[in-house]
Amino acid sequence: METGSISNDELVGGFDAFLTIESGQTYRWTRSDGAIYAGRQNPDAWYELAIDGEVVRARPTETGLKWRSTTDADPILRRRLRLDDDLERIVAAAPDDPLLQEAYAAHRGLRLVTDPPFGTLIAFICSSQMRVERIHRMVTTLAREYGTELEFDGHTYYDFPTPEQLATATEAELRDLGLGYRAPYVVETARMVADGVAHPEDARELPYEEAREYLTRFVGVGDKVADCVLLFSLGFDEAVPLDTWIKTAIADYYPDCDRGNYAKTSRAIRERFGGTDAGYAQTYVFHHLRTGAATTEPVE
DNA sequence: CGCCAGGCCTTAC
DNA sequence: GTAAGGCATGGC
Repeated sequence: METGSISNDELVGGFDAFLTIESGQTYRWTRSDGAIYAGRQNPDAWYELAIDGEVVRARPTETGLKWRSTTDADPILRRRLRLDDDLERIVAAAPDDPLLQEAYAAHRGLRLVTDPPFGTLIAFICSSQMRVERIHRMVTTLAREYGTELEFDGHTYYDFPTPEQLATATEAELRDLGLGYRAPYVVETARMVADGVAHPEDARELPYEEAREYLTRFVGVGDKVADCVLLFSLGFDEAVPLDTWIKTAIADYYPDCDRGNYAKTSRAIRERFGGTDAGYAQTYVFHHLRTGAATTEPVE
């Protein structure tokens, strides 16, 4: 076992584990008190992640982040929670927009995440018409039923299944596990990746809009889910997933950005949110609206 | 009971 | 290319 810590002093712009992990971007983490996504913090709870055959437990402290792990967790935490992002620069460069500025000010320390592409693809296929707590439950269930079991500190953890592991599932099994109509989508997509038909990783080398188009070849993946995979796992910080909350934001605050279809509206709101870091802006606005924290008046 | 949740698929035009 | 309807499940 290894232990270590990461000091707040090194993290430009700060870091908030609760906001970053529990803002609906990543569904891979669990919390030692079992109360993740319940909307409240617990300074005594550890965030736990099973990934790439390793287990990482991390807990925020007054001076930063303390961790215990099966391996050196420093590079894992820095990559997965984007601790080396210059958040101060990103916030400072954000457009002078009332709702966006309010969101950035209200949730300081919220960072984007970088999750593994296959797991992110499956998680957001599951996300269709589903609340974040239940997406987390589905992902956790898939890990428990099909993922590799890992032991650490006397506890059992489950890595998210590989495409090959998940491809052994049947639609009936996944329906029994509560995935509903998403069950065949998950099975078919897992088989596509396991069989080498396509891999979400292949989208990484493409220009943004071509990458989004590429990902929609997977079953259960439309423009919105594709944008989530690009933003939360493939490093496309310009991606702005148009989900129900962002569509509400467009209707209430940016009506001129509604261009009638996904591709054109996406371009307009991406431009409004500052272009290259528009995905960061999207995640703050999403969280701001979803938690009911917004006080900015709608336009007109 | 009805409504909604980080939508997508099929079908019809 | 766009529009309408169906789809599982659980919490309120």
